[in-house]
Amino acid sequence: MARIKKTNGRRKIEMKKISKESNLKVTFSKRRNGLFKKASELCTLCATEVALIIFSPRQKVFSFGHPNVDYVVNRFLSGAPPQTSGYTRIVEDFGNANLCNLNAELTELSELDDSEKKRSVMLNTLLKPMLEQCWWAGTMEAMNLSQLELLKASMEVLKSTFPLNANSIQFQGFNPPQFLAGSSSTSVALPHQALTPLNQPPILPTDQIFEGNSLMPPLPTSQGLNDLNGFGSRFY
Amino acid sequence: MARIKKTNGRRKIEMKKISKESNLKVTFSKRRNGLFKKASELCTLCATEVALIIFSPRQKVFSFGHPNVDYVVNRFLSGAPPQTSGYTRIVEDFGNANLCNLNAELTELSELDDSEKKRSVMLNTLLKPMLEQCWWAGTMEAMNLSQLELLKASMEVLKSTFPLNANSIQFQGFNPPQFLAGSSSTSVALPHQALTPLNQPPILPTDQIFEGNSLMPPLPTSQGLNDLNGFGSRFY
DNA sequence: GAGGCTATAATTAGATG
DNA sequence: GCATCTAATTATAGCCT
Repeated sequence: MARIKKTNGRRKIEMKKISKESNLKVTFSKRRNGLFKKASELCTLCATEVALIIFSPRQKVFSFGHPNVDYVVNRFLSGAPPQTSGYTRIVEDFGNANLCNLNAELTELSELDDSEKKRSVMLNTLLKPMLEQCWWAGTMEAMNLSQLELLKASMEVLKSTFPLNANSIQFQGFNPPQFLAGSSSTSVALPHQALTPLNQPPILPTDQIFEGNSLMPPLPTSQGLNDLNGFGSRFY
Repeated sequence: MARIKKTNGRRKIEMKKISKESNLKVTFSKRRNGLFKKASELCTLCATEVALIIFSPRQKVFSFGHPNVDYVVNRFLSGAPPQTSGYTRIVEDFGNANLCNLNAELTELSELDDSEKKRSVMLNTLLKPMLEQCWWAGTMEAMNLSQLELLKASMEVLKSTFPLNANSIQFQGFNPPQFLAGSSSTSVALPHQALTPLNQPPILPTDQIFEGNSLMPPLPTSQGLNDLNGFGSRFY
């Protein structure tokens, strides 16, 4: 009844270029992912800003950045502190949806008299859990067009509400007093292509570029959208 | 004769910012080194070019690059995709929070007659990038109460739209998310500028900067990244 | 290729010098 | 801080599907 040994398990390998093409590809993929994960964790655990750029032998680009690659790279190149962009706009309409329900919850919150406390409650009790669970990610694949449109519209609203680079962050309590540290999120890499765009905060992995990080939940699985290549994610 | 247990050994920790300053420092140091080592190994094993930049909470910079950071960064920056792709266009609109333009985009999308295709485009072109970048995650800490309320409201709207698994999502076991694919040449990391700290990738020497690592095999040579961005293929 | 599956190699949290 | 040590937790090499 000895269990049958199915595999040899992990084997030690020489620290030199892998000669077998197939093995190299697999290893590259696995280790690349592992590296992004580690970078992401470092951002999360230590509130650091990180940029990781990888060019595959085939010249494909994979990147990860928190809050985003460009931000970190620019800081690196210029040595200058992050700039503050202060455009904060508030959107007036949410594209209709059920604000009523929300209002009720907001009312509850408004009862708290300490503004900072409300903020804290809001962040920890409501938003954080949502982001952590990233429920939407799990439903992405199941959404139909109209839902996607709604989601997209909502995202737009949210985005317009928060300027990309918030620099006013303050770490709760500890942490160096003086400057604003960067933001605290992370981002994941995305396929490069997609990269360009802007930079942004956090998190997801993707096919190629990875900016920010943290937030994303793992990708659902691929399925139909392979196109998108699963961007996994994790969050928090 | 039982051996005396000297320590508890490694303990699992929550994936969130480490609150205890002393622990955070130690963890930052250890993981930073671990990350550099992993990056270095990736370069060696897979002949890839890598750049890794880390800003500590105190704004110290640590970097690693193979063949060197600037080289990789420049390739990355110059390889930015043109801003004419549909993807970029949309992202830009998004960044500007210009809902009007977005509506136009949606209109365009609605012209597609294949519903599944529209869904795919929507998901890949609009939502995926957003989620990947997850800009909001990066600004969470910087948000003020009103912003949080707005965000929360938006999230609620979204959530009410997709009741399905709002709560059922679970990370399939793993949570990390990140990355994407890539492949290519190698590079080594270096410790960066003047930053004091230094750490190095295992093998690397260096005083401050670390270029190429010793481990690293010689650089492959430059490559030309043919436009890596051709995102044409993937995102239309 | 993308995932799964071991069994084993590595990394590292916490405690100590 | 940095170097060790121990005991767990993770990351993965080689195989399969």
